[in-house]
Amino acid sequence: MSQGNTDVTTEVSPVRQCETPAAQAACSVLEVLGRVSGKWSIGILLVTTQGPARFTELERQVKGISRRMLTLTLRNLERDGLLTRTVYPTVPPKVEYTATPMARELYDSLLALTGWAERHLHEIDRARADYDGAAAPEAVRTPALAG
Amino acid sequence: MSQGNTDVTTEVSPVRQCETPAAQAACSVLEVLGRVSGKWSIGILLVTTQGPARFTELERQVKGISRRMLTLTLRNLERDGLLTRTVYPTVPPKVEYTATPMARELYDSLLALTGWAERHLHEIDRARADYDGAAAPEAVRTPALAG
DNA sequence: CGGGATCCTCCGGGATACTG
DNA sequence: CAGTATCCCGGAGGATCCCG
Repeated sequence: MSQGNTDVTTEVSPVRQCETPAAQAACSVLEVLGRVSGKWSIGILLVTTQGPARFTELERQVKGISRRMLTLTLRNLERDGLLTRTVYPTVPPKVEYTATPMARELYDSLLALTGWAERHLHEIDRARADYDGAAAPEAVRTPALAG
Repeated sequence: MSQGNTDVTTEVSPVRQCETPAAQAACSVLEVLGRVSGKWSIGILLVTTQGPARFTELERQVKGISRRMLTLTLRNLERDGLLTRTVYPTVPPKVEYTATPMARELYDSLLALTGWAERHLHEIDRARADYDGAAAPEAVRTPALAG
């Protein structure tokens, strides 16, 4: 996300499959996912979309994040134009991060995914249990219960 | 994705921030992202959504993917109930993968992200260039051009 | 308070070779 | 044809210390 410059903007994208028209959609999604991926981007986007937030405030609200990753993720979001960073040169430094309109739009789009997730969460869990139950039952063969 | 069991289903999710009501949405999104992340999931979903596809067919269509990652990603998508795997026990083995209705719904939701990406791609690139241009110009100070 | 610099760990994913 | 197994590397992300 930071130490290695993935250089998405300049050269060939990680997926060459953007040739067919239908696959262009996939590439766009991949672009978005690239920006929003990382454990913390969405959490930060969420908080800052509710209103301006300070650094320490974010550190508390996005629970579990380290200072390092908070900084890095904030920098990347700022770089992508999803956050604006406002510095108040007061005696105790004060920095506020705010989501841009573009970020709010993104969050709206993410709600579509949220809807899908909520609708199918149980279905997915069932599918997983089904798959795992059918694949792993080497030692747990207790036919007494099954019959 | 495979070697380490992330165990999303059983224990505390990687983000503890699911306490506030607004943050539940983020957790759902994170769930989806977890399933669809990885370089190849979306590409595979894309192809299989167009119709049943065989292993080697996918290997060709999703250009750049390795046989290993194709297998792994297929297994995970199947496990999540996003793909169905059909084996034809013919002399040369034949396996077909098909997207489930749930996967098709997911793909529709992803189109929202696609739309966002296409609408704001230029804006993001501009923001990046802006950010990079303001941060890195240590040696490239050519005021002759600027003035 | 709001970071930057450094070290280290873990795992996603590529390359390659073998199998039924 | 459709996988499986093994080795290996890069980069995301945590922990810790330091700085203005």
